[in-house]
Amino acid sequence: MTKPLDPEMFDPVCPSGLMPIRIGDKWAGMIVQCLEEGPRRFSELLVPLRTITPKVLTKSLRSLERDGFVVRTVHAGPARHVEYALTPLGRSLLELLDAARAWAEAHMDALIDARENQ
Amino acid sequence: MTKPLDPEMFDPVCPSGLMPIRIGDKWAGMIVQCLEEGPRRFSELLVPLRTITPKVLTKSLRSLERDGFVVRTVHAGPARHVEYALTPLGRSLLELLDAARAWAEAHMDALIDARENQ
DNA sequence: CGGTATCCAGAGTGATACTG
DNA sequence: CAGTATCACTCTGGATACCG
Repeated sequence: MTKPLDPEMFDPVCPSGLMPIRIGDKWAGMIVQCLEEGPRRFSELLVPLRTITPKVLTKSLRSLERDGFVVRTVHAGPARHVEYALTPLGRSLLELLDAARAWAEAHMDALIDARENQ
Repeated sequence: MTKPLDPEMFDPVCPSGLMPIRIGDKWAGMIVQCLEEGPRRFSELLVPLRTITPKVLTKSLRSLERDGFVVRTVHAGPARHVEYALTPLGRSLLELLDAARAWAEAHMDALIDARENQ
C-alpha cells in the first residue's frame, strides 16, 4: 500500500517562484508528484500542498483530468470517498519532472547568483 | 555566420496554448530557440515572433537577462545596434526545450484526444 | 468528506502611440 | 533601430464562507 504523504514533501522555503520551468499550472507539478506512488484522496492531497485552498485544488485537478493526466474515481458507500490517480499519460509527465529537477539541481545556483548580482 | 530567422519558425496554428510545459514566460522558450544559432538583434527577433509587441519582447528579454540566460550588448556607432546572445546557462535551457519537444511529439496527440472526448 | 459560491488583488499580456 | 508610455483587459490564484 501507499504510505501517507509527507506534510513537508515540498519545502515552503524552496523558491519555486524562481523556477523557470513549469508543468501545467502552479500546483500541477506537485500534484503529479503526490500521485506518483498510487491513488490519493482529495484530503490527502491537501496535506503536502498545505497552503492550497480547496477551490484551487479542485480547479487544478479538473484541469489535469481534462487533459487525461488524472482519473477521478468516486467510491460510494456509507462514507463516500474520491480517489485521484495518474493515467499512463500522466505518468509520462514524471520523466519531464525529472528532467526539470535535474536541470534545477545543476543550474539553479547559477540562476540565483545571476539574480543577486543586481 | 548565422542565417536569417525563418519568419515561419513558429507555427501560428500550433496549439502552444495546450502545451502543459513552459519555460519562463509565454515567449521565453521561443526567444531562446531564436538565439540558438548565435546572437540576434531586437528587430531580428520580432520577425519569427510576429505577433509579439516591442513592449512584451523587451520585458521578456529583460527577464531572461536578469536570470543570466541572455546577455545584451550595445554596439555603438553611426547606426547603433543591440545584440542578444545566450549565455552558457541560457544554453542549458536548450536541453530542457528538447525534452519538452520530445514529450510533446510522443504525447500531445493523446492530450488532444483527451480534450476532445469531452 | 469533498467539494462550491463569491469576491477580490495582482500578474501577465496586448493594442496603440510615441521617443532618443 | 530599439525601445518606452499608457491604458485596458483577462486570467490565475487566494481569502472566506457555505453546502450535500
